[in-house]
Amino acid sequence: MSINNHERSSSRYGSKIADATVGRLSRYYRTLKHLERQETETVSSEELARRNNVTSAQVRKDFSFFGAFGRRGLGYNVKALKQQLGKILGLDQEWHLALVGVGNIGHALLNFSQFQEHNFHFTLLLDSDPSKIGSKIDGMEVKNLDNLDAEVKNGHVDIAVIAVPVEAAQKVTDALVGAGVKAIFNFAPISLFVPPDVTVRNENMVIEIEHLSFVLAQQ
Amino acid sequence: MSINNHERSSSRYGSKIADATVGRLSRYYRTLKHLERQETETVSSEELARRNNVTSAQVRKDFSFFGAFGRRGLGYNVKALKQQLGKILGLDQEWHLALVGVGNIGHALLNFSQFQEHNFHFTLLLDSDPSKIGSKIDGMEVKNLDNLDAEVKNGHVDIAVIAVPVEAAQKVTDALVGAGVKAIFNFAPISLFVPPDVTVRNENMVIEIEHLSFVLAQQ
DNA sequence: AATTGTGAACCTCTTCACAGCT
DNA sequence: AGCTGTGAAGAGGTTCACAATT
Repeated sequence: MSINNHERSSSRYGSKIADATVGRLSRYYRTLKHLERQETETVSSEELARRNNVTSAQVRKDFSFFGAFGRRGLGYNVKALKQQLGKILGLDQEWHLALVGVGNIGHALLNFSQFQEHNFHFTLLLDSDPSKIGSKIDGMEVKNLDNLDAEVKNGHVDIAVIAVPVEAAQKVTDALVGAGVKAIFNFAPISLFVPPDVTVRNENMVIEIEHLSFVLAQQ
Repeated sequence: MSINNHERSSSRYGSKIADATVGRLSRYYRTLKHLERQETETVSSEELARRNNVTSAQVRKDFSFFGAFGRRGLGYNVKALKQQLGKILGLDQEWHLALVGVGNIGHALLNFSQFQEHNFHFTLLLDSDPSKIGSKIDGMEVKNLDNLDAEVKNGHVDIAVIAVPVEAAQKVTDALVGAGVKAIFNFAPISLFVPPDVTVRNENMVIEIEHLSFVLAQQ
């Protein structure tokens, strides 16, 4: 789950698309990739629903915000639908990531091959630790956090990944926003304040595991 | 965000508590810890709301499902509220985790100190790779995945963490459910099928980053 | 006959607004 | 006077049900 404090705003597709819808589109996309690999040609909303634990009406409604991709009576063409959803999700282009904070979590993210496989590439590493600055990771030099503004502006950064200690997170966020970053993936366990045109997604594993703890404590 | 296919069911607090409410309770708890460290004695719903990007009515409504913790005109006692929320979230007890799959993600999770700090302890490691079985990590022996049932039953496992490749995830889930596990933290990018009395929380970083990609692609 | 696309109904979650305490 | 606790109203998201299409 994710909190994000940007306002509802009009976009390419009229009114704001629900967060839950976007998340499901990603899941459908994953299912379509799987079906494509096993050379399935068409798929119904019923089948997509079954594989993702939702209703078929939900699947069709999710698609309907973006257009009409199926053929009545026949279903959806797997290849075509995958391509359409990929375009909607922006997966038809490469995205440049800046990693802010090359500690424990930062290193794990650099090793997390699924980002690379999905067109998300780290192209800038920043840290404030003098013992790290100047060192190389995967052929990339760790840059000084103090130069964030210049490095981000030069580096064509699309998405900034915040993996610094919680005390530094808001300060880093302000600097990123000042440098023009519009998308932030936040691993610090804190709610970040950003202007309405900046989107934040939060990854907080402790909150997720506490949810399980909550459920167990009820029983 | 997390999909989970268990039914609404009655619990200690009557009707099902919304997932979003549980997530916010974790965030309030974190805020209260912070306030406690800086020796703040009382806090208002307004202040908790401000620090978590929600409305004060939301904060009070969230609490109201569990009881009345504040004093009208005065606010909430930080220490007492933290203790109450901790109990609701099950953070007053230790939880035993089984890690299934000691690969890249698995290792990162073992190194993720925040779990230990929050009373979540790995006590069982399982893998199917013969070169890993029998090796020790942090003094713990990696056990054979084939013996999952016996190991889980002996090990007092509260929560199973699934960090195996996507192809193996459902099979592992079925085995865990068979062994009596009621709470699963799933890192495989797939929707798991479980009976109604088992809760699954999904951590899927690719879906989160694709959400950012979606937003950028709209602009 | 099968399956999509979608307005309307339904359900859930959030916010409002104010009575009730301190 | 200040702030909580909560029923009622409002907003948002999901499911129903059926006309439209292949």
